[in-house]
Amino acid sequence: MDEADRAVDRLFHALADATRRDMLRRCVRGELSVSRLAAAYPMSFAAVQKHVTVLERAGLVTKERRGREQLVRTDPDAVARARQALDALESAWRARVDRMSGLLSEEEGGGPDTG
Amino acid sequence: MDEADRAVDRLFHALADATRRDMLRRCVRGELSVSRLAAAYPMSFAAVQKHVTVLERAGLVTKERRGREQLVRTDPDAVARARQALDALESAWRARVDRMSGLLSEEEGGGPDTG
DNA sequence: CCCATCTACAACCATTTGGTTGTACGTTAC
DNA sequence: GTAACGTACAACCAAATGGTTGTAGATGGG
Repeated sequence: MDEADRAVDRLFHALADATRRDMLRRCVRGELSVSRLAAAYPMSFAAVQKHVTVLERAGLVTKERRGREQLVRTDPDAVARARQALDALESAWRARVDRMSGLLSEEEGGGPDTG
Repeated sequence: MDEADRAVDRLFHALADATRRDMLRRCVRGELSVSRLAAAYPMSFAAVQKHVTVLERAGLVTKERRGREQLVRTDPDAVARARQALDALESAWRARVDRMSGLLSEEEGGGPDTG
């Protein structure tokens, strides 16, 4: 499997968890330290650390050290990348709709092997 | 957790697998029976069945019986739903960018509690 | 009817995931 | 220097994931 495929895997996997999506929303409103972030969830600090790691490996956030804290901030380009992955799928949808529109302009009772 | 959250979970989880994304692309080009679909992958029929089930529970495809075959077809609204989920996240990004633009118009050395 | 095909589903297995606790290490404050 | 804070990381565990095989139920053709 291609590395690009794996990147899309990581991206969608990171988004497929309500806790992580919530973390993204919180970090968008201003960068937060990991422990500050952890205080918002009913789970251990280590669990939050793991979620942040998943977001980081997906390229959705970056960590920046400031003193003893580690600030988590969202990457504005990340959602654009997710959108591109969706676009790649949606373009196939559109092509199909286009083809169906084309068929409507042609004569009926046509090709039996359209598949 | 909300049911809407769980729906988004299922949606992104279904998209977080290269095999399933490939299945979507194949089905977009024309509805396929499960066994025809299965012939395209180096895994057992049962494994393909499970992938189709994941796509179905995410609302990305629907199955329709024709004779002894089960035709798999993509749901055109599904990608739109995924896009909406991304939009909900991206709107927060945009709001932040907006606010930063606003700050640039204001005087410098301003608020220390912007977070 | 009998057989081949397509599908459904259960049982099982290895790996990953999402959580826990515990320990160690760097940084800040006193 | 010491205590408290913030982080990193390992070990461990239950549950989910992704795969397998096997069995059984519908459906269509000769």
